[in-house]
Amino acid sequence: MKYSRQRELVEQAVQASYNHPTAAEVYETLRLRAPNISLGTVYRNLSVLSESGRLLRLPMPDTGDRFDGNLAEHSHVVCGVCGKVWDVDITLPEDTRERVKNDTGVTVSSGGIVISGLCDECAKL
Amino acid sequence: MKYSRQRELVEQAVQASYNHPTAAEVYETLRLRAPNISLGTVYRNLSVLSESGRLLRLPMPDTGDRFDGNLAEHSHVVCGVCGKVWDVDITLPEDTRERVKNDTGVTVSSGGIVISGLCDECAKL
DNA sequence: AGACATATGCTAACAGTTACTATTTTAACT
DNA sequence: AGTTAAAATAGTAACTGTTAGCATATGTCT
Repeated sequence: MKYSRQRELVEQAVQASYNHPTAAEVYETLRLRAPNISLGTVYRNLSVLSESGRLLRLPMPDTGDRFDGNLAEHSHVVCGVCGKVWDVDITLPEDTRERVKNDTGVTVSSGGIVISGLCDECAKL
Repeated sequence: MKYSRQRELVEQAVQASYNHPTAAEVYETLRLRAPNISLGTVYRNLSVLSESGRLLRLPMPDTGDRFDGNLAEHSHVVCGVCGKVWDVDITLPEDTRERVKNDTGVTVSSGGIVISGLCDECAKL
């Protein structure tokens, strides 16, 4: 993998954000500093950075995947209406990963546990 | 809510399926019996049936939402590559819903806990 | 500096889903 | 049964998040 200015900017933008940004949010942020960065480049780099383990891809239902610079093991809660994401420190039973692996053959990925619901704000509407 | 033949077909199709079908899969199934049912109708009815609690919407990352006629509390595991879904009987700590509610304000929905990973088959490729 | 691989920006394409609209179907009331 | 109003339908077009294709530009190695 070759160095590129754009890739560095993408990585920094995610790491500097506390919002679990989407690709579009990263793009909007970066346009201020690199006005002609391309959305495709943002997507491509978010993908390669996730695949190489430098970022975490949070596969989100309905609202577009989000990215996380915090590589420590943790889970996420998402509001299915507004798409907002919270970190949550849920301690799944010790053997959950093994049980899933045995029962289904699926290897659970980092950040792979997503809990969906409806947030207070959206419930009011 | 007024009765409609199409809505009944949609509900039956999901309940009769053990595959957690997507909207498109329900549509393809129903076309055999109701050749000019519309995809929009399938989507609309899956939504209203989920909202009224007669089906469960499983918010799935990346692969399109799935629907479940089994209303009993259970969680799901999904392969992020092929999109296949398994039921899994994970007992989250008793207070998980309350903890999430207190920490984030999010009310966890039924079927809202989704664990993503990579299945054996896809790992081979 | 020269050469080659890789990355970029741009545009077009694609999948899943929702919105729109004219027509049809259901349900309630004569 | 016939009338009417609300709600649902089929079909199409539009919208969003994402990926692909291609000509140009940039990073790396000698």
